[in-house]
Amino acid sequence: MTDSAKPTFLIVDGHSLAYRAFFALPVDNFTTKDGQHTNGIYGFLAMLINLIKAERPTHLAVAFDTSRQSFRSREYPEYKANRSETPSEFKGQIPLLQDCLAAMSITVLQKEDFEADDILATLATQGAELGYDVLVCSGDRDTIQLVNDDITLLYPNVQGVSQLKRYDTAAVIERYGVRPEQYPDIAALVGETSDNLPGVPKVGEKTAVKWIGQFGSLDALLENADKVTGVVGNNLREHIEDVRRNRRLNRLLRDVELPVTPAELAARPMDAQAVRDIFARLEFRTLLPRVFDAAGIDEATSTATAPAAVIMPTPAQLAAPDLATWASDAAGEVGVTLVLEGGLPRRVGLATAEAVVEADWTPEVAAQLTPWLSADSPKVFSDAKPQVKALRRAGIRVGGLAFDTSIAGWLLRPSFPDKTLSDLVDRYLGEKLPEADPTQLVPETEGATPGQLSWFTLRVAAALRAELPPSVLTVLADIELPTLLTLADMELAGVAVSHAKLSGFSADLTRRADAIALDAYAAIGREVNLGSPKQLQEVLFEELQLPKTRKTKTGYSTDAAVLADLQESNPHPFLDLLLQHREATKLRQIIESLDTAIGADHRVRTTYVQTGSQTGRLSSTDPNLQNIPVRTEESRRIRAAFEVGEDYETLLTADYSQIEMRIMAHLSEDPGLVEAFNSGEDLHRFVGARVFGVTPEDVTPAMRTKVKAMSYGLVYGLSAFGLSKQLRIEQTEAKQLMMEYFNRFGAVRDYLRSSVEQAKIDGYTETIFGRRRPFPDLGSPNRVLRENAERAALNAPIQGSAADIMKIALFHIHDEFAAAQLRSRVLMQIHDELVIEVAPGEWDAAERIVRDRMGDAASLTVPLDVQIGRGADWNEAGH
DNA sequence: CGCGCTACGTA
DNA sequence: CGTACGTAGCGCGC
Repeated sequence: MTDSAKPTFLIVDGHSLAYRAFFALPVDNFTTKDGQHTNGIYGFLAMLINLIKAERPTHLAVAFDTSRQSFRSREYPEYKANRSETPSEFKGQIPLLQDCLAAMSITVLQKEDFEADDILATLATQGAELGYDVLVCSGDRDTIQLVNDDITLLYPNVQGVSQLKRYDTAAVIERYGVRPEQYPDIAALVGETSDNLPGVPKVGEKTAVKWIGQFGSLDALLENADKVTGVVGNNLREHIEDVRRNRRLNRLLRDVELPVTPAELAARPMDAQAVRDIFARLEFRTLLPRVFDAAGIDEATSTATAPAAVIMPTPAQLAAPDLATWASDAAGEVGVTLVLEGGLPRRVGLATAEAVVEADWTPEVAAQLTPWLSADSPKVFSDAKPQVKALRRAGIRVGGLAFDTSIAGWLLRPSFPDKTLSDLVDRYLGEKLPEADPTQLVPETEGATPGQLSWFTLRVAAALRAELPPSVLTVLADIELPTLLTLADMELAGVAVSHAKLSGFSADLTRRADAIALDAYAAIGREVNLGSPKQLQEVLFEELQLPKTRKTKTGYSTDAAVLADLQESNPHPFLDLLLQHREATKLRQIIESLDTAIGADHRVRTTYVQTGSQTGRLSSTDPNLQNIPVRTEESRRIRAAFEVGEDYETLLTADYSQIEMRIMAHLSEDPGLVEAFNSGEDLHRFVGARVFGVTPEDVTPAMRTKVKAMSYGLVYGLSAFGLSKQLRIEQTEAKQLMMEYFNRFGAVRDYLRSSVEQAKIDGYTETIFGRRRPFPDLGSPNRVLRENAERAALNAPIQGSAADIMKIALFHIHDEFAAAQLRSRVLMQIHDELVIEVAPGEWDAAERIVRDRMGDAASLTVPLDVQIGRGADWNEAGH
């Protein structure tokens, strides 16, 4: 508790916090249209605004480092020398951040030769002497030493800068086991890798705390170093000078000469117009009302366009008939929220701009509300799929799905990881969604009620609509929302999986893996954990002295490609046994995870994550049914366990053949490639004939393999280097192959080049149907970042268009099955393949619908070819 | 117990 | 130095 009579003095380390924000926030979402990155600025300001609002400081300053050089690096040149170069994307943000602070009338302090922490220490000491309550906010652990009865540290936690932990003396003792002023003693012993200050080997926090406790102080410990026993004692004696140096360097200066005194840092009114100007330049929309709010400026009086303050309404609790009447009388869109429990509705809340209502979900409410829920009257949800599923379980089919904020948020910024209503309220309304603290038994803050959630949903939807380009709104309405309803049905249906087929196989594999492991141990003369890359490195590169392979972050790679290379150059029985062991255990893992996912009705239900990719694809989790093995004969036994369900006749699989190359042909309009697809000839044979200048009949399997790898590589932005590695050929040969390929299919290269160029200009790529993906890194000065972005940008329209086409085909099939009153149903989607369960007597009708709707999902300059298979299980049907 | 890393399954 | 995903086990540090 702060004494309200005392001034509160907030001192912030601008550099360390902005730097943390820089890494915490995805740069994709924080780039202006002229390419200026703003994630560090945004994150820092958002944190500062929250801090000002929460702490109401009367005095305020932000300190920055001036450069990497300081008196510390002069004393010890290695100081912080291990740090990688500060990214230029970050450096450029600091002056802009300082401009923002200037507009907000917040004093910025920096001083040549000193670090921001020294300024913090000096001001904190002066402030405490003046009797202020001092709050120091820094991400540097050295500032812990400043904490005392008058000075509190606010330290960001690992998640980023949004959560600050308060360290007063008691909190420091609890966390570190020593008093704040002793913390530098601990740090000196342990060392600080981020500052390149090595400590005593084998000494961690625990040992250091124990020693300080034993000897009373660091000085006493160092004087009595000979009394410390064991290896650590030796280490201490050997590194005693390091410890002394660390302690000298981690002491913060409290007497830096500064141009201002704490009293002169009293908070001043900000320049509202200057703030508006700089925020407009940085394209901070939601931050503006927040900063005005924190500063106590009534935005309505300062700008003509500011919205009036919105107060969260209190929902009316309605009885079932009134709720139904209210809903059917509502004009325009209604926000809908169903609170679920055990997959079924528990409460319902509805909202319009004018009113908010809610009720417990009772049989009566269900009955009364069903006509409206199924009708076309427009409804807006946040994350509709689970709610749609719950209603389906209750026998209700949702009609009029008009908007889903989660999907809209994803379409606008596919890279942004969180799409919860809370995130969206924060980002698009600049408000906080009230949330109950789940860690508290009796929460201090009440969570929003279902009606209030609907109210927020509706407002977020309006904000998102205003930002979504028309083409993306079309993707939402015409592709994503119908797909959502289809996915809900697919997830509910699940797929029948035979426990009997799996369990026998799993036992086989366990026995086999165990036997292989024994052979492998025999081959090297000892036991080793074959699942541990670390232990394998010891075996391969130290004991067996095999040549070092590709480097990884933690050592040398032991992946399958590397092991195959090693086997060729330095054959050893262990290598092959290891590969076999990996194969057997991997298969077993997949089988077991699948087996445990089988429900009481013998079916497995996945969850399709509609917002799970950056390109527009679906992803599948829990379990992932989109990576069931297929390549080896063995692994197909797993697919054979996916069976047609009871009361159904057969499985139907349908897949698009070479859909990505067809899209490439369409987008590039390459005459050769278009002809290839219209000729009916095998694609790779056709391309091989052109590239190698032979007739299609004379294309050898080796030639076909090469052009096939090339064709697919193109879609991913393959280089000559990558192609040579993939095909295990010389780079010169790979280059030659690429040359020949582009000689014959030049328009493909032209298209790929121009599409990346266009993306550089627009800042985003677009699929055939108008789905966008932003690419802020295309203009990055960092070559690795830029080239990664270029390859992803090259791939995105192709992979994304394929995803669009499959989604369209998927819901068309789903809807047409229903319209034709078939019981047959779609069960799975594996990117370019669908698995369908066909009811008795429906094969012909189902097959025709699938073929037609997949074939006409898009009209390209080349036909969409669909392969259909039939069988009692997925393996049979897949052939 | 959570997290980063490596490895590997799919399209 | 080929795109897009999810999962598992290991080993480390909390």
